[in-house]
Amino acid sequence: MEIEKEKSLNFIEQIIEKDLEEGKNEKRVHTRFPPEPNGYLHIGHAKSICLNFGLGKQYNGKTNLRFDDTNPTKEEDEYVNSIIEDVKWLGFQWDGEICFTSDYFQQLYDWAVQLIKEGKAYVEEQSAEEISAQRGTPQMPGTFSPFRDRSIEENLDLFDRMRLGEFENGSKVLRAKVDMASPNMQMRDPVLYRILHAHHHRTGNKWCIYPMYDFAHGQSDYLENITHSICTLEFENHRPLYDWFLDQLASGDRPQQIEFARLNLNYTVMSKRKLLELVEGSYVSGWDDPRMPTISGLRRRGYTPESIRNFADRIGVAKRDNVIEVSLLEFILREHLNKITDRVMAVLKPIKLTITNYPEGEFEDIELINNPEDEQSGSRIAPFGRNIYIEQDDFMIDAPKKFFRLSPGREVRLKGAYIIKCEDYKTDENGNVIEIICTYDPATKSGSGINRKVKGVLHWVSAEKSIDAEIRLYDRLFNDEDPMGHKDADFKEFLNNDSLKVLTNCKLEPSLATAKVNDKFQFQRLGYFCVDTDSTENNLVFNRTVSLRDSWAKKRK
RNA sequence: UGACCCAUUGUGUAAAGGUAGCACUACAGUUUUUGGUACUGUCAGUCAAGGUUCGAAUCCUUGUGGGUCAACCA
Repeated sequence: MEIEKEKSLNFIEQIIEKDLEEGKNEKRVHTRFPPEPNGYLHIGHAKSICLNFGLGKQYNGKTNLRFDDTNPTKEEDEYVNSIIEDVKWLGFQWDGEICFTSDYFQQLYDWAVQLIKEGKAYVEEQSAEEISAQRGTPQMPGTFSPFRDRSIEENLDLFDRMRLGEFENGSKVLRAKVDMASPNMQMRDPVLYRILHAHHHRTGNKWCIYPMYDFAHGQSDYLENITHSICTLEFENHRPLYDWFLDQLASGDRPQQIEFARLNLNYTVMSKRKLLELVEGSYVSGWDDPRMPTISGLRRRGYTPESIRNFADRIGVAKRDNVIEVSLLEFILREHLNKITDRVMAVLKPIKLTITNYPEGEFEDIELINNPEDEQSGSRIAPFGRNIYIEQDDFMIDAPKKFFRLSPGREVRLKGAYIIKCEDYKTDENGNVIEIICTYDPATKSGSGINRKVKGVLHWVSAEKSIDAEIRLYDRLFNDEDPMGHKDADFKEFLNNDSLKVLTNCKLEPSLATAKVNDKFQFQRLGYFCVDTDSTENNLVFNRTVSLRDSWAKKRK
């Protein structure tokens, strides 16, 4: 860690190091990750998680996990649990207990009362529409509410009765008296509290008034001794208000809000609302559908936490809007999977191949290296015999010169085994090839020292001893780089109809019989695959996490 | 039309007034019992115009382009 001291700092690290130099906050660094528990986390959240927890670790500081649960109508324990699981899975541990904004409801209420007593807040009785109309426009100053100059006593009484449940939803709100003429719309007497007769996932029915985000967030940061409150760019305009509340209510060290540009990825959508639409419309199987950009989706797809952390690290942090290419994510994924997964042989679209000069009913053990990238990984045995399966794509009747695979009269090596020559093939009545007839050269067994070069090396499995599996081939969910970027078209019009292909009767080498859910492999020459959560002992199911780079596929086009 | 923010190869991100670098992508090649990996190379950039300076991606001005803001959402 100390060695890579030369690494340049992003703008947040620069701010932190300057604060440290100046001795701010007793030289503490304390960040927080503050999701609202109203949905599942996605890879955009992962960027924020890695940023906040990363900074905490980097500066020997702390990082809190706080659920921003100020809106009981949208929030549920189900989401709390999934968020906790995702943060842990990504490899992070928060300091102290998990925090909830709802833990501070009493303090927030007391602060609101304090503002009223100081003449800085008032109870508003107009409708949302009227308030909105009076707020003016960015170009036009707003006008005062007729309730703005109520007496402190009346405000106190009304606010207390709001809390006691005397009023209906929407009938009253508490507003701060800030500046109706501010060019910043956030400052035009923002709402502090609204009435919501709703069950809260943690406080139950104790409260029927709930603080708004702006009144809760900065103060929660302050209460938790947060030093750097990092959020996304859309809160930039809220910062003056964030500071205004703290000016009124805080003393001593105060958190500072810093905004960064959220992550955008091409060929997907990232907003919770759109993802929900995909789930509810059954365009995907759920929040953890392997095509979803959710953490749970990526996990099921076969992504590793390391790869996601590494991705977050490499995309950097800045303030300009950005769209990251998925190819970078995939590169980083492959980079990790290449190092950690065993190579195995699986035939997705099998075709029979018979070696006529190999004795019938006989088998031999073929030793295969598990992972050439990892000497520790050792080797395993696969059975070889007269009848095997190879990939349909690896045979062509009239093959071009650059086709390094099997074709009548040509030779290839079977990975780890022998060189074979295609002597003939059989077709059905429609002309489809149904069997390939070959001979093998017994002198060419792998490791025998014979130095005969052939261009092609094919993967294969024993016909009799292979096992069956279902394999799900996933591709990008959208055909369009920016599904949301079309004014006249709904994003769902750009869904990729081929984003999932289910293959059954795939043939796997027998060593895979013991594979457990989540186990990851490289299927030689095909890609990286993992065992899906749907998999059972009698029905193995694999997901394709990502294909291998395929320069042959490119050449064919 | 107001306020705030942003602008560096196709993409992302560095260079804190002093050689525009790194990664991905694309393309070429070497190695290879994976058309994988690894390695090498090629293409390609400071939004524009002024100003300050010996010197500007960096500072200033103006313009242009993009983003955010007018929920009792966060």
